[in-house]
Amino acid sequence: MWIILANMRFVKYLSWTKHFDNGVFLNTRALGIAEVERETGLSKDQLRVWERRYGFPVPQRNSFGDREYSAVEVAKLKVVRRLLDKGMRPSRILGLPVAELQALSYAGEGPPLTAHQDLALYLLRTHQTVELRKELAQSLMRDGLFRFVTETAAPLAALVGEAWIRGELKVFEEHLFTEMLQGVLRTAIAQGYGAGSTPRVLLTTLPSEPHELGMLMAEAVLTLEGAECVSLGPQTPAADVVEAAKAKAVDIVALSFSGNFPANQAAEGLSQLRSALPPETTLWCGGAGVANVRRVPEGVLRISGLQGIAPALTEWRARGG
Amino acid sequence: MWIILANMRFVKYLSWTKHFDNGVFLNTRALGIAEVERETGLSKDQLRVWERRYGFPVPQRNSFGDREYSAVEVAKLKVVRRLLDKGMRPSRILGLPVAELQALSYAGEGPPLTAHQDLALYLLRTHQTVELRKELAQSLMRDGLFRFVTETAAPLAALVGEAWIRGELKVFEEHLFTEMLQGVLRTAIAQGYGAGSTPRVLLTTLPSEPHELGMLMAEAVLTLEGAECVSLGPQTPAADVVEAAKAKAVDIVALSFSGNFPANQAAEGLSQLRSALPPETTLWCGGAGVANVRRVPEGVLRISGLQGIAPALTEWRARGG
DNA sequence: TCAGCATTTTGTCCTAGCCAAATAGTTAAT
DNA sequence: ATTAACTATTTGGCTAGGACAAAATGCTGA
Repeated sequence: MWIILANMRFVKYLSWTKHFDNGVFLNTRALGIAEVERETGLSKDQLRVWERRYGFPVPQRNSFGDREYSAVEVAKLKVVRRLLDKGMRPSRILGLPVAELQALSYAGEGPPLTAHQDLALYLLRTHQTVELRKELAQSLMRDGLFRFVTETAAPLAALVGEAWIRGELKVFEEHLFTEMLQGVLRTAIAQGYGAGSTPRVLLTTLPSEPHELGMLMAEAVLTLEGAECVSLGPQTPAADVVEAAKAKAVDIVALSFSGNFPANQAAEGLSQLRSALPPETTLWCGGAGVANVRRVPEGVLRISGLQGIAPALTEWRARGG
Repeated sequence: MWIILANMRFVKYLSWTKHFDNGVFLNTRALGIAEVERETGLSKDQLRVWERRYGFPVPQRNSFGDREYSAVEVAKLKVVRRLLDKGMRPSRILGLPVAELQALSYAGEGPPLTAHQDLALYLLRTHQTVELRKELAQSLMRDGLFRFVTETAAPLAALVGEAWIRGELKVFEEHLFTEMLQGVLRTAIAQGYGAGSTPRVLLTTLPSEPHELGMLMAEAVLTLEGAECVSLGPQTPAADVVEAAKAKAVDIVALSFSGNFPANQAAEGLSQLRSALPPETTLWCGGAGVANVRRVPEGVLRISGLQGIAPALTEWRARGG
C-alpha cells in the first residue's frame, strides 16, 4: 500500500496503479517462436527448455510442426519475464495462473512520494510529456543540479523502474521518461562542461550493462564538482576501457552497475580491470549493482550513492593525485 | 530497479568472464558464438550451418567444446555480412579470402573528405576530444543545424562506422565519437524544441536496433522543420510503439534502421507495424537498413537520407494531414 | 553470523536432420 | 527477344534431446 498524500494529484495517481498491458497487439494471429523471442525477450532455447521441463508454455503446432504461441501464452510470458527480472525463479512461478502472478507483482511496498515526484509520475502516466519536461526543467532551476540529480532524478528513476517491473507503467512510458531525463541531464552537463579540470574521469559501463542513466547522473555530479569527464557511453568491453584510460591518461576510471547486474560478475570484472589498469589509475564503481557485492576487490573504491561522489573526490584531491 | 533490459537475458551468457580466463586482454581475444551473433548480426544457426556446409568459419573450440571465433574470423564475417546485404550469396563468397571480399566491398567509392571532416577524424584518432568537441560545436555554429547534420554529422558517422568495421578505429574511439556527437545533437535539439507544432512525430527504433545516432539526426532535422518530436529512445517493442502512437496521438511514426539491420526483418517489422497502427497514422522509415529493402511494405514511406525529410514533411502538410 | 561446501536449478551450447521460402536456372510460349 | 512457367538448388529457421557450467539455494559447522 502506498501511503500519504493530501494533494489533489494523488487522487489521480491512485488510478494509475491498476493497469496492465493486456498484450493487445496483433493478437488475432498466433506467434512463431522467433516473434515471441522478440516480444518477450526470452530466448528460443529458454522457451523450448521451459516447455520440456516445466510444462509451460506448451504452444500449438502448425502443419510443419513449428510452435505457435497464443496471445494468452505470450501475455503470461511477459508477466513471467518481469518477475524473473525481480529475482523470482522459473520453477516457482511458471505453474501459477496469471492472476496469481499479477498479485505477486504488487508484493513490494514503496516509500512515500514527495509532491514533486508524485506530480512527475502523474504527468508521465497521463502522457503530458511537455508538462513533464517543464516540471523537470523547473526542478533543475529551482534546486540546482546537485539537488535535482540526488533528490529528483535518481528517486524518480528508481520509482519508474520499479513501477515498470510491476507492470504499472507501459514500456513506452518508461522509454519516454528515460529519454526525457537523459535530455535534461545531458543539457545540464554540456553547460557545466569545463576542460582541463582535475581529476580527469573516464565513465562507462561494461558490455552487459546497457543502462546509462546512472552513469549520466554520476557525470552530472562529477562535472559539478569540477572534474573533467570523458564518457564512453554504455557497454565498453573491458579491454577497450583499459586502452581508453591509457590513451586519455585519465586519473580515475568510474564504472556504473544497475540493479540487475549479477553481483559476482561485477566483482569479477572489477578485479580483472583493476589488474589491467596502470596502478596509478584509480578505479571507482557505483550503482545498485555493486551495492550487493560482499567485498569489493582490492584497490577498487565503491562509491555509495551520488552523495558519495563529492567526499571521494575530496579525498582523492587531498591525497594529491 | 533500473530500467529497460529487453534482451539482456540474451546477453547474459556471453558475459566475458569466461573469456577473461583465457588471460588474453587484447582485442584479439576469442569470441563466443552469442557474441559473434551480436557483433555481426548473423544468427547462431547460420554460423553453425555455414561451418558444416561451406567450411567457413571453423572456429577453435575451448575446453568445453564451445566455438571460439578469432578476431580474424569475425572481421571476415562482418565483411561477408555487408556483401550478403548487398545481395551476394553465401556459397559464392564464403570461400574467398578477405582481401578479395574487401575489393568487392569497396566497389563504390565515397565522396572525398572535406577539410572539416578530415580534421574531425584526425582529432578523433589522436584522442584530442576537447578539440573535437570544439570543432563540432563550431561547425554547428558556422553552418547551422541543418547543414551541420547533413554535411558534417551524418558523413562523419558513416565514415566512423566504416572505419570501425575495417578495424581502423578502436572500439573506445568509436564510443567516444558517438557519445560526443550525441551530446552536441541533443543540446541542439533541446534548444530548438517547440511544443504544439505539427505534425507530431514519434521517433524510435525496433528492439534489435541499438543505434540511436540516426534517429537523433532525424530528430534534429524534424525539429528544425517545425515538427514536434516525441522520442522513445532506441529499442521499443512494436506493440509499445503502437500503444505510444495511440496514446500520444501522433501524426507520424518514424523508425530508424542502421546499416547492419537485416533487410527482411526490417520489412517484416514495418508491415506488422503498418497493420497495427491506425490507418490515419503515417508510417515512415529511414536509414541504411531500409535502403536495401527491395520493396517497402504497402502504406510505408521510405525517407531517403536526411535530405528526404523536408520534402516528405512538405508533402504531408500539403495533403492536409 | 558467516564462511565453506553440496545440491539443485537454470540457461546456453552442442549435433544433425527436416523443410519451406527464396533464388537461380531452364524451358516453353508469346 | 522477352515474358511466363516450371524445376533445381540454395539457404536459413526450426526441431529434438543431451551435456554442462554458472548461479542460486540449502546445509553444516565454526
